[in-house]
Amino acid sequence: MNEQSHFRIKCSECPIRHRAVCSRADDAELAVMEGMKSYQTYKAGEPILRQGDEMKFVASVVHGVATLSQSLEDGRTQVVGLMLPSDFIGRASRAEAQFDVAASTDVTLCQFERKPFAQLMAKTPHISERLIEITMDELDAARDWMLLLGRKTAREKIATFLSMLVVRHGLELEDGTTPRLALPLTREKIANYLALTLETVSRQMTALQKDGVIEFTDRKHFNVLDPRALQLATGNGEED
Amino acid sequence: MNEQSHFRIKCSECPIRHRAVCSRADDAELAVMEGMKSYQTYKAGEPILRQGDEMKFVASVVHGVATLSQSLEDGRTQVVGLMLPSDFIGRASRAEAQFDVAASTDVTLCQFERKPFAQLMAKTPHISERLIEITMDELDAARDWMLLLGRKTAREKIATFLSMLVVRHGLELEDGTTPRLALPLTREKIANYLALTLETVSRQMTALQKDGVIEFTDRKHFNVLDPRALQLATGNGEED
DNA sequence: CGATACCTTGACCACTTTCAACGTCCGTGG
DNA sequence: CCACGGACGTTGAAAGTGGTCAAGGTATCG
Repeated sequence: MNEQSHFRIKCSECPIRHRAVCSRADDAELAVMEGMKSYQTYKAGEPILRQGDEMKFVASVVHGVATLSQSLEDGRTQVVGLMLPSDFIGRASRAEAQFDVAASTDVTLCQFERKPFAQLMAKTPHISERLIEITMDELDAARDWMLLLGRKTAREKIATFLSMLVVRHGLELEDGTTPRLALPLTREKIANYLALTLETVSRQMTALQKDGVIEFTDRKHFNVLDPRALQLATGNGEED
Repeated sequence: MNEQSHFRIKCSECPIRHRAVCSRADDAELAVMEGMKSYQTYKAGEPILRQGDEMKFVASVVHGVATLSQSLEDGRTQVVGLMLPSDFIGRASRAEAQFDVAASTDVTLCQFERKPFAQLMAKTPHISERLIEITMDELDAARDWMLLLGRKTAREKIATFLSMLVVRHGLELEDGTTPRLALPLTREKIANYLALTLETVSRQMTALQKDGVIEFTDRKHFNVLDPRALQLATGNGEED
């Protein structure tokens, strides 16, 4: 199922060195973490954890995208978090997974056994301080998302989602249009993230294209033709 | 506007002593916090912070209920968090309020100046460890709420809300029915919490009463006549 | 006793979902 | 190399849920 990855990155050369839970660790602390960590990789689509599973590890996402999701018994599901590189999965003080976690793209995790990590945290304020910030950032993001889920229309949700992709890639050009962007998820996954159906996602994307706001080059790639119109369509107002 | 409260509680006698951010502090640490804290009270309905305000303080809720909320420019509003006693407001590392905070009932906060608190945290793992737990609990709660906002029907939302009130008060009786419970919020506030309109809140409560699940004694008080039916109406399945 | 805020109910409407059919892309194996 | 199959995506028509607008009812506090 899950294949143990064979590469080991040195912490000092790790792509998330400056943002992850270890970002404030000094050389001595880093050496300790270096000795505790292990890597694990998951293929796109693979489950990483199911709600209720025992968690022996906590982990940082090194690369790839994982989703946290939750379901009702009849199958309705809601994505409740996107885990991007440097995000942190699990809690030192709890052994049970609260959500389903799945690899959305190929994912590499940097894992630490839970109990040794808890001990390390107790001795290393640099780590717990950074973990507080990471967790509070996720909490703020979750609360922003609640406004979208509760109060935005389908068109606003789609525009917000596309706008996020633009911002995330930092690709706004002076002259207006943006370079071609990739949609990293299927229509169904976008629907589960935005609390829509896949049909509505499809229709609203088509509508934004008809209105000249965006343009699809193929199913997975689009250009923003009118960034200002896209921003207005998010419902957030002129600036954000 | 905000009146400085005149009472001072000793930390050792504080009602949230065992759950708040200070819960793991030892006597020496508590003595330091005792010297840093101040109390502030707010009347029901009063604003505590507006999004974008400068925050000089972080604070624990001592008693009362505060709401975090967020709005779109056209006035649509979503409550994104209920702050109950022992919950923590603000971040040591950020000066700007991310959300509107308002007192829902009369509220007392135990406040600490931000910068001294940040320094204290750096020196006191007991505090930062507990803050991580509090923050992660809120994150889990926010994610649970996302499932409700995104995927539950109006009836399920109302049933979930009423069910929460039952659980929170720990009042389930063996024989089925429960003692009279108070609705702590107006229909409008409930609507902003559940992402509905106040009319829909009213209609769904009436519907649950017609179906014999609950019974209103007056506008602010109800009995649960059929706890099992209420549980089923939440959409969470038989057990939860 | 009147003013005001809160709540209920009805009629109508809009938006999103549901259900269904069809289209497109892509990898696998004949 | 092409054909097939399966996953993914689009579009249409109909239905249903919740929202909007409007009117009237009820509680509470001067």
